[in-house]
Amino acid sequence: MLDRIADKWSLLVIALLDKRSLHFTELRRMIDGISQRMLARTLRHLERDGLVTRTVHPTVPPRVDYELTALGATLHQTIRALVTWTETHQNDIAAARAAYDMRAAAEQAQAQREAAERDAIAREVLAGHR
Amino acid sequence: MLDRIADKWSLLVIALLDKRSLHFTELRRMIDGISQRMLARTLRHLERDGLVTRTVHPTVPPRVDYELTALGATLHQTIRALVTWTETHQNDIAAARAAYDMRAAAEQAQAQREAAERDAIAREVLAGHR
DNA sequence: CGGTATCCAGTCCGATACTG
DNA sequence: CAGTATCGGACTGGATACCG
Repeated sequence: MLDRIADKWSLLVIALLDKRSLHFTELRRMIDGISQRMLARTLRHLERDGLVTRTVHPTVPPRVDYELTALGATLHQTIRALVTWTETHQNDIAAARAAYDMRAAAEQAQAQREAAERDAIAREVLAGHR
Repeated sequence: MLDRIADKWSLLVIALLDKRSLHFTELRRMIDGISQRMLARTLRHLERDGLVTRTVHPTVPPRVDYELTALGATLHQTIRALVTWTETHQNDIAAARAAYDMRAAAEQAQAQREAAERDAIAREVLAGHR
């Protein structure tokens, strides 16, 4: 349940559809990095969950409108808050990650120094036994 | 970025840690269905992103406290809204899914009937040629 | 345009075993 | 208690090809 809506692509699609209904290719262009397969999949899921409607216009070339349902619209407030949060705090997170990775690297280096030291001591002991 | 925090387990962990700091096993017990592996993974990610602090108490038996950082706390409002939304609308979604699956089954059945009819017609035509 | 079908590599994740 | 290591199966997701 949570994993369906708390999913990268679904969040983006819902955020985009709030302004107005969109066609398949419009969504595809607006969402950077999504594959045709994933967009189709995501839209089917959202449709199944009653969050978006899919209306086919039998014209040539064919057009399909995707639109938020009333239920989907209620989600938008929440989604928007989440997306906004990530946008405003992405610098903080990037900094935290950099700091964490520094610490991790330092600890690893320290552990290696200690291991080398233990190794040196062990060699000395062995030399003494000979 | 979004996928890290918009992830099932992360959301639940943050929601739980808002009340008070918790130990590893407390979280494990409170989050139904999470494996030891996923909890450890999730906590390390959250720690790396600066959302959670990890403090080790070198006692016997060892204890580790997990606590929301200030940054993590700012996320809680948003998370809470999302979790609440899923709780209040899970019935709507279940209904929508049931309806969708019914429609899909009906369409499939209809397609099969039509195929059978085409087949019957084709057989008649072939019989006429003989 | 708006998809579906298929294949395949990469990733996720649970189960299990082991450690300090 | 609080993890890490490893392994195998499920799932994800991209690339490609084809259809109405």
